Amino acid sequence: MSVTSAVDTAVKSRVTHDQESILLGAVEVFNRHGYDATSMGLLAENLGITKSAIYHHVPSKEYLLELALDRALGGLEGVLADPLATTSPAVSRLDFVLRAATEVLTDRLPYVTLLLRLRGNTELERAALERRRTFNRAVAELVDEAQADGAIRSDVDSRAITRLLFGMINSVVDWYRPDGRVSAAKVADDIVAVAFGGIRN
Amino acid sequence: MSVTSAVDTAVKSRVTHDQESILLGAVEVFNRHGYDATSMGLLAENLGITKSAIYHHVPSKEYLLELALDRALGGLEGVLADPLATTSPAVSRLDFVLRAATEVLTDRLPYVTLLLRLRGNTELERAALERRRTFNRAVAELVDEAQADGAIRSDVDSRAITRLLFGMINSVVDWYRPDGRVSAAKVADDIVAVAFGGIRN
DNA sequence: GTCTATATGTTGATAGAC
DNA sequence: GTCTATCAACATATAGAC
Repeated sequence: MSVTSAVDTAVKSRVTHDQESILLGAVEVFNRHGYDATSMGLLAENLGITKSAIYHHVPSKEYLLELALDRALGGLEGVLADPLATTSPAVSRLDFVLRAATEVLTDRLPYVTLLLRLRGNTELERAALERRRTFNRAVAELVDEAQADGAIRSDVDSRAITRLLFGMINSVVDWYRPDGRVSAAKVADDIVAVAFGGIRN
Repeated sequence: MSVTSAVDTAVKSRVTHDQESILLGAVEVFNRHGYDATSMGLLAENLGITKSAIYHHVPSKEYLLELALDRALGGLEGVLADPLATTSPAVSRLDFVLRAATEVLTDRLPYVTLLLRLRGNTELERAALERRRTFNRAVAELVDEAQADGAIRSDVDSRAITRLLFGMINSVVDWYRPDGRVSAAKVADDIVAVAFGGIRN
């Protein structure tokens, strides 16, 4: 997005968009109002252009969702592709994956936020949720292996543990703000500390 | 809701609703499609009546949301009113509140699910989120006290701990199903076990 | 790259009959 | 307690001018 004015100062008078700036603004509004509740009119208002101008850059509202979800899922899938995610022992790989997944959430916050709030009511949403489930399953297998190694507790079902781990990690989108006092690295440290050690002294 | 037929058998031929059955059906559809994305037409279709019939029982779509949120928040606020939530030491009260909050989630699952997915875009939603925040703050104070007592770790900020605890508890609405293999009591046990002890052996 | 104008359908809600 | 019929507002998306 470029901002221009008569003498090219910081005065915001007119905006010109490309697909990237449309996407960025759209995802922000999607997250504030919910994807379904966001009308193209509201989106246009927030971008400072008309509805028609949006359709010059993207063919539909759903295409914007598709682009956003791809960024979120691409980030998560990238975690599993890292060499550190495939080097034993399992508990070390689990530690890495929890940290890396948390980093993806903080780095790509608006895109992952959108992903985590999907319902699965359209084909596109169902496909995205299936990719997310595949990622979750891979982590569940790590938990299983770590249990088999005796590295983590086995008195709680591996699926239950996986769900609670993601409960903590995914909650990041509900309270982390990139401009806040807490750094992204500290968030990952806290999550791993509480996940592995618990809160009891 | 009553189901009647010519000879009063189990054959479903015609449904008659009251406000309670409207609410129950509405919350189910709200959770499946999202509150905003649920039209009165879709709601009517799911209830087996027309839009107009719904308006005989409730004045608006938002009123249904209000009823639902009150049940969720009433349950959570009831947790803090319990004598066990006000008896020292802090770490015992925290244990109780985590269990009791989890029970509220499983007992009133559809209502709390709706609450946890709010955005805060209307006055009603903002009021509900404020009540939720008040509950969260009370738990954060318990965490603070337990840290002061030396009962739980102090190397992680009390607000961070509170957020992660709620991350685990609130994730329940994303995976717990009352008809499933896992009992509600087991869910609370697992959450408390992982929260206090962590997963590392 | 953005605009105005418009097509076509859906929305929440109401009036009044049975 | 439910229905049909209706409304004004708003939805996504397109056509064509600048």
